[in-house]
Amino acid sequence: MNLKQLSLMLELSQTTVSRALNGYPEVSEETRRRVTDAAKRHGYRPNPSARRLATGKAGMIGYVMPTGASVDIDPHFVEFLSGLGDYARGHELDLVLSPADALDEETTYRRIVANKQVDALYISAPYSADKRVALAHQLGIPFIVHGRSEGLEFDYPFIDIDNEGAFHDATRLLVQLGHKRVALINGDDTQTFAIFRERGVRRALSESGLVLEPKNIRSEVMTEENGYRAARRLLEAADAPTAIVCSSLLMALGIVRAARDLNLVMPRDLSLVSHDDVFHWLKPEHFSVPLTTTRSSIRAAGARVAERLAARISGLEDGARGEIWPVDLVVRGSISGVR
Amino acid sequence: MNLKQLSLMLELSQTTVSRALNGYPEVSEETRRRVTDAAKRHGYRPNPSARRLATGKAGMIGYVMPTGASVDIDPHFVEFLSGLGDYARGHELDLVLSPADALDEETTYRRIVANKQVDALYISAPYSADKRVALAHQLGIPFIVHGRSEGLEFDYPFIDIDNEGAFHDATRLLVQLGHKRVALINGDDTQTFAIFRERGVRRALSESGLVLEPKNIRSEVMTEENGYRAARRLLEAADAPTAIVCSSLLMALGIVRAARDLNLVMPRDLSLVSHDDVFHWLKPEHFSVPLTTTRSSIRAAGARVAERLAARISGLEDGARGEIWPVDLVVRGSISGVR
DNA sequence: ACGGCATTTCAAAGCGCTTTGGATGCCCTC
DNA sequence: GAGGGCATCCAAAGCGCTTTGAAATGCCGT
Repeated sequence: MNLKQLSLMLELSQTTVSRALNGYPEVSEETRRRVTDAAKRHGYRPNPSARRLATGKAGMIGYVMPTGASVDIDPHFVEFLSGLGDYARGHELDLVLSPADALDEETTYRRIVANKQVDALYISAPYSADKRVALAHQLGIPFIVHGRSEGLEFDYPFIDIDNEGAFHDATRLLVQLGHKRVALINGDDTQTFAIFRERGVRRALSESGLVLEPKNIRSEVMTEENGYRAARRLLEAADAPTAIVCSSLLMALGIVRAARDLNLVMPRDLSLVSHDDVFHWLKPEHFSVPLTTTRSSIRAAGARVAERLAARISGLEDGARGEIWPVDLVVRGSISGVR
Repeated sequence: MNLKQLSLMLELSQTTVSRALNGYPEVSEETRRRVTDAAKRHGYRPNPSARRLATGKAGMIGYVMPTGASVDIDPHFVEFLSGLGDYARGHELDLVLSPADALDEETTYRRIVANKQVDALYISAPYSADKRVALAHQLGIPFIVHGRSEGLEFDYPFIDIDNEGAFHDATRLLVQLGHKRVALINGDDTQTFAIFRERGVRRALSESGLVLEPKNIRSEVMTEENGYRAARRLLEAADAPTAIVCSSLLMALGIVRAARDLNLVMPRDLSLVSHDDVFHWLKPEHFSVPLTTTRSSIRAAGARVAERLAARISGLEDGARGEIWPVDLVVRGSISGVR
């Protein structure tokens, strides 16, 4: 059943039927009702390919997925997908994933924009002066950044959490508990979220006349193994830190293992605060010593990104508004006053 | 730059240019070269929307993503995505994710097929007599199942690992080490992979005259927490098992925690074998007691699925061939002879 | 010199929708 | 009763590609 058949059936022109269905004002309410009724009754659905060709709109949002033999997709990404689903389900909004060589994402960005494959883009885990953000801006396609980039010459719409505030508050709490030697086990520090987190830790320390010593800061891809390695190195040093702040539960897993290997009892010998992105499959309250965390759901952010992207596509949103979400500090058993 | 402009420029008809570019035989080699040269030089790229409208082919593969407020996307999914990227990158093959209400995926399947949004589908984590598989088969769209369904009236193409063999071999090893009371902590047992694994354990036990007692089998969504709960329940029972086989590293995490809470030393008091899907962020060799595992990379399977899907789209593959991949049994420190 | 047969090229008709630029009819005003 | 304004509706022209059916071209044998 296509438009032509439907219009023939209704003895109306395709124009009128199309307009009736798309809510244009220049069609009487009565015909509109006739049309929508008939459309529903016959299960008419406009062919998206035809519509796309005519309008240039794709009705989909895009994500360029960096891949490569030595590139692993972050498990945090599924949380984003869950969130996207929370919004997109019921809105018939699809996401097209375009795998790209991590070393040359630009080609893929250009391709999907030139091809009009998607109406808007989602960009995640930005770097400083992120090229993808600059490119999307330049190409003029609507987009939303999940996270923030710094050092760009223009404003852009984003959703981010208050990483600096979260890590500041966590560190301040540790300092208030008497910790002088606080270490940070961070994620990849070319990404802005890690930069902000480091900034937060530094600020909290300096507010009490303390410093984050270079040897007390580690940054690596957020895996269990890297958490373990970093913690071993920190904790075996001469002036080992008495408290660690880390960027992911995955790393926390490794840190706990390292502490155990070194016969350190938490929180007596080591206090630990981790950031928690809210995974359903690994929860901070279920660590052998329940973890104090800075908590912010990626899933919730994903839903919001989808919502704003949809708003941008339909023209309900424009401009470069950035949202910064506050982060909860959830205190559990993994921290205590310094001995 | 579109076809019309290009053909004008070359003083050829659109027909000829189109044919030259698409490798039809009825165009002389010389003109073909002229055309492809000019196309490259001017960066001509056929508009996919137009092509899609004309041919009905989308050039994309699809995945209907079950979502819902209480539905969490499995972190295993990112491994699949990495694998997909391994193949799709460089082939300009995109994946469209269509979020669907987990309780009504059929509507979404029908929509994306009716709309010709994708040329082929990927179906994962099938159930017995899986409705999605039946539906895809009935709708006549090419698809590949990652995993297997049972009790369907027809054959279909799939890629699966030898779950039964893997768990059989793991269990047999434990039995050979003297274990009589072996327990299984499985994933959701409405999914076929879990059914096969249980079958493998049972078969190995019965080969030695042993049985898998009902109280020694647990099946839940594969999370740390569920692993912990299941292990607690098993290990606190009267005739506690001396060995456990489990379906995921995530659950193994919880099992190890439970053992520790109960002051059981591994492998002295408890042997553990886990299935390992090969995550880069959590590795069995980096557990405090390195885990013996049945190992099979989801990522590799993802790449293969993408490859076969592409082959089906271009007509290079058809029929209902199923691939069953062998699984490695990797022995590490978490198992030992029974005391 | 001419018909027959490949080979190569083309004009035009879709694919199914949106949208431009009128028509048409009706009511109201002066 | 002419003219303007408004509400409805329509024919037809795209959007950029593929593909059908036919035409032009060149070559061969007779």
